[in-house]
Amino acid sequence: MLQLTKRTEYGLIALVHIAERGAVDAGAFVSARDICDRYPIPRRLVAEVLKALQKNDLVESQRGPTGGYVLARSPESITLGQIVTALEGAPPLTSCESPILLKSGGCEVHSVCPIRSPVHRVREQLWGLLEHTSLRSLLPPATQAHYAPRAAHAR
Amino acid sequence: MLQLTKRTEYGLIALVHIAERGAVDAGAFVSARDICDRYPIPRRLVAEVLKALQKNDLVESQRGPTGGYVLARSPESITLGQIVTALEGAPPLTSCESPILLKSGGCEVHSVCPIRSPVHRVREQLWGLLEHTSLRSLLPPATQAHYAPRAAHAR
DNA sequence: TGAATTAGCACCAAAACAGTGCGGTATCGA
DNA sequence: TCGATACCGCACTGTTTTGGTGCTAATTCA
Repeated sequence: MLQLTKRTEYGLIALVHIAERGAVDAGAFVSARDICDRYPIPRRLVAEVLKALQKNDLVESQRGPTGGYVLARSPESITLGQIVTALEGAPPLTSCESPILLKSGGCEVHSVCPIRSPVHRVREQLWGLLEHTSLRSLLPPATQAHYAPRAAHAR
Repeated sequence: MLQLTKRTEYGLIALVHIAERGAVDAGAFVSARDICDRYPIPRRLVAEVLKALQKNDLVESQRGPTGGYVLARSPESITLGQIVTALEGAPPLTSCESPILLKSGGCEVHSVCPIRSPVHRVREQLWGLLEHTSLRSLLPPATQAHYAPRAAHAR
């Protein structure tokens, strides 16, 4: 399906929320509880998603009371592509394109597959789109202004 | 998952094959057997996929011996977006965007969802990409030349 | 008539996804 | 020091989607 998973969706909500808080309270950690108090998302899921984002260096975490998460980098430098990759992996558009072709079947058409290279082109364009969409561009205007693109708000 | 289904993949292979045959034998019907003789695709699946494409007016079908499928329109006027829509529906990028919000849960975040409209923008871009990719552009160069864009090969 | 083909129905197995339980570990504040 | 609060990690379950199959009917050509 050409659709983002719920995990990615939750990740986006969380990241936007963290960015918003960060704009007000620079350096403050946002806990998972904060997020699911505001949005009806299972706490467990948020934790799981944030963990994945942390492992991909998109957020930093801090334990203990007053702990939580902060953006590891400026919203300008975090892309939608990175977020999707962190939460879903970087799946090929079709099975033809899988790097490990024959894992569970894979593309048996391989050498005679007529759509491999054209679809590859489309895939490149699609990921280009995701790579050129920054987290900043997903923020509400007010917050967006706070993270001025040139202000080098690298945290 | 941000990935096309196997059905769509098979559909693309089938359409490309039909277009290639059509370039040689204009007006000849291509049977499902022809397709899965050439590519290792379950015959049943091809039939199912082609049926869906037929219902969406992308191919025309003919029963009986010498029967099969032909493109209903010129490859130039068939877009990747139409193919995906025919085989997978037109799924929203995130559940927030579902027209029928609360079908099976849907987006409970609704009014407070901070990512709905920005994600909607991204979705528009993505589908724009698919809508601007024609079947013709997916064909091998030789066949592509046969379906010259201006030649009004509308069959 | 008979063979070849699409059409339509329901059905099954495997995989991915969404969500949960439980216990462990780090950290801050009193 | 103690306890509350928060993240961490593993495994597990139920549901949905996906991929694939069986069988039969309807259509068409030789």
